[in-house]
Amino acid sequence: MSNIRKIAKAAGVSIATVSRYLNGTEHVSDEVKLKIQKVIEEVNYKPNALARAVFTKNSKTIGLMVPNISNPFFNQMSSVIEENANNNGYNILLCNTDDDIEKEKKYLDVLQSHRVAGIVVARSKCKEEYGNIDIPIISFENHISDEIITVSSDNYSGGKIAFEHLYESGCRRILHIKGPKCFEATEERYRGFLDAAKEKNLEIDFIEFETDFQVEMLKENIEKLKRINKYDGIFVFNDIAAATVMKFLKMNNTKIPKDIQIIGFDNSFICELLHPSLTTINQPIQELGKATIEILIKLINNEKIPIKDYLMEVKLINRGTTIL
Amino acid sequence: MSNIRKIAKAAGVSIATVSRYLNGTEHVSDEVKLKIQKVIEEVNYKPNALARAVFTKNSKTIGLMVPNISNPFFNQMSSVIEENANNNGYNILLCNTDDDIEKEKKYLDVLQSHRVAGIVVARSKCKEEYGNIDIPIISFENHISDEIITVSSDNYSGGKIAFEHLYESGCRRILHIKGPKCFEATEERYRGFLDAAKEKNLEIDFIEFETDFQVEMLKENIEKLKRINKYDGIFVFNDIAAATVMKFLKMNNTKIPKDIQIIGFDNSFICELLHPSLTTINQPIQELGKATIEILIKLINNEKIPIKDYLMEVKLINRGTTIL
DNA sequence: TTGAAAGCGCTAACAA
DNA sequence: TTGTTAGCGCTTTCAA
Repeated sequence: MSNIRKIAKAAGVSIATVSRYLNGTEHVSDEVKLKIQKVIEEVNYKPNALARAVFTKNSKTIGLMVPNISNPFFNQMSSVIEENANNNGYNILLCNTDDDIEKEKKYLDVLQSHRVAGIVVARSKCKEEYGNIDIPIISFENHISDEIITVSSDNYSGGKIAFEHLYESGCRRILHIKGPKCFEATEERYRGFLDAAKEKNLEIDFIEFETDFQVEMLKENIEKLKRINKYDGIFVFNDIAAATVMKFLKMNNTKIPKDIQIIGFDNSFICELLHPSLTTINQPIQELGKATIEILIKLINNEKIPIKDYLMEVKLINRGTTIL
Repeated sequence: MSNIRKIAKAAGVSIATVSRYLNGTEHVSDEVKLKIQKVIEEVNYKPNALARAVFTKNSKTIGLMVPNISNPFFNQMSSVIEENANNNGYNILLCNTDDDIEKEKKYLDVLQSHRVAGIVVARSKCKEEYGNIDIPIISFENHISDEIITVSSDNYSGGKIAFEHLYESGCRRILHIKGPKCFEATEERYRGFLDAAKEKNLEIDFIEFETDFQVEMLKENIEKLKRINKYDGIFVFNDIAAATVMKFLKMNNTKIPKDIQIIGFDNSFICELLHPSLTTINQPIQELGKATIEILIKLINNEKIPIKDYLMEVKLINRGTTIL
């Protein structure tokens, strides 16, 4: 690949002039402009963004850490993040942590080395590691420390809404299938669900899944699901797990929603593909991604913004797995 | 963020020594090592990968261009790519093209500017634009030019296998729901399916979907699906579209596989979640991703390898939507 | 409007 | 084993 010196030489000007042409920082005469333009096109020159970043200390890159890009919720969110980052002139360095603390640490080093302008980390497992990092950070879905902004759906309210809908739909023997204890988001859903049930003086039973997404989800949890027929309403911590539960019920000829009503969480594309369509709690993924990047960019630009939780509103999407 | 000069000064050594310590290129005395180590930890110094890349001309970054990371097949493949790249010390710069030629062009410039070591582009829409790029490239799923290696599943054979299974399962009134004309992969599936049908002297009907994945897939194509009840076997170009078809059939109380048998393509996680489970053609996603990165890295390391198609074997996954 | 030169943070050749 | 120095490709100050 060519460099600015060769371009300058070929165009018969100084490198400073080429730089000015490239960045449009100062006026360059039309005559010189044309000459430079011609050379650049001839050799297909692209200015070295790395060298530029070394000098300007602005890599125009955002590090995105997610559990895994193949996880349906996080890949949707990554898509929105990418879009918004791109619209603001930022590129994405992709990191899959696999919910593994060591991988996250390793990638954290990589992102610092690459001098990313900002970091979005979804469902972080680290705490102190973020203490002495001088790069703006947004934590998605859970809390790292008091100094780091969290962006998240209002999972607690989501849990409440789920309960209320089940209750109003006539369910009284209710089960909650909850996510792994280490996930803040699903713990909040659980908490909201439980609190809403308490208000109605209703006891809730629980089953816990060990992961939020995996191909073998049914197989892994089939033992736990054996006795769910005695309930008339189930709130599942996400849509994929809800689909797994539905599959189990169908295999046992249980009628949904007649025998058992179900509510999922996320409103992912799978909801409409299931039969009946899955009633769920919508996470406003567009707003979530947009807010995350907007706040991060403000942080990058040294704007002062309140360090607090940014909680996005969720809502019920009423479909076929509930009666009401 | 600190820099090598400050570290050297604080440790009382030269920057060359610090550099040698960082890279382990030459021996550094234990005493000096300890001093440097201490300073580095104190200030949480991370060597600037950008500056390093400017000099070494090796960014250790791979540009990954996919239609969209939220597309179930491509996010799975991205996950495998990331894993393999990471195992080889490479990071991923993520680019969503949205199947948009202008976005792809723009990102191609970005990747060149960032001096990525190599590029993986899935389902490229550009041709000439790749002509004068001096970065190793692997094209995933379709052909760009004679100089660029293509890695792909054997989609043609997949189509054939799908037909044969439907035929052996007794289907004689067969429909193929094909993907958009512009997708090489689905065109190959179509071609294989058609050729296999010809061998049995069977006429096949066709419906074409405009996209391979979107949330509103059923709504968009509902008119086209109105007359599919007259068939006894359907091969759908991918699993998500197959799920859409199944949903339509269930809404009309058509029994699967009794009335209509269905085969999808990809073997994505959704297959096991559907009821009945979807018979499909497996794409060996692990092998695909592994091969892609292995070949790309050979290219990066200037190893000579044949410029040809690398076609990975597909196979039938027999589940509940077919009788046999 | 342009050029010379210094410097961003790093590596590596050369010398000691 | 270590230090000095040139140079990677770029931006920006200063002077013309």
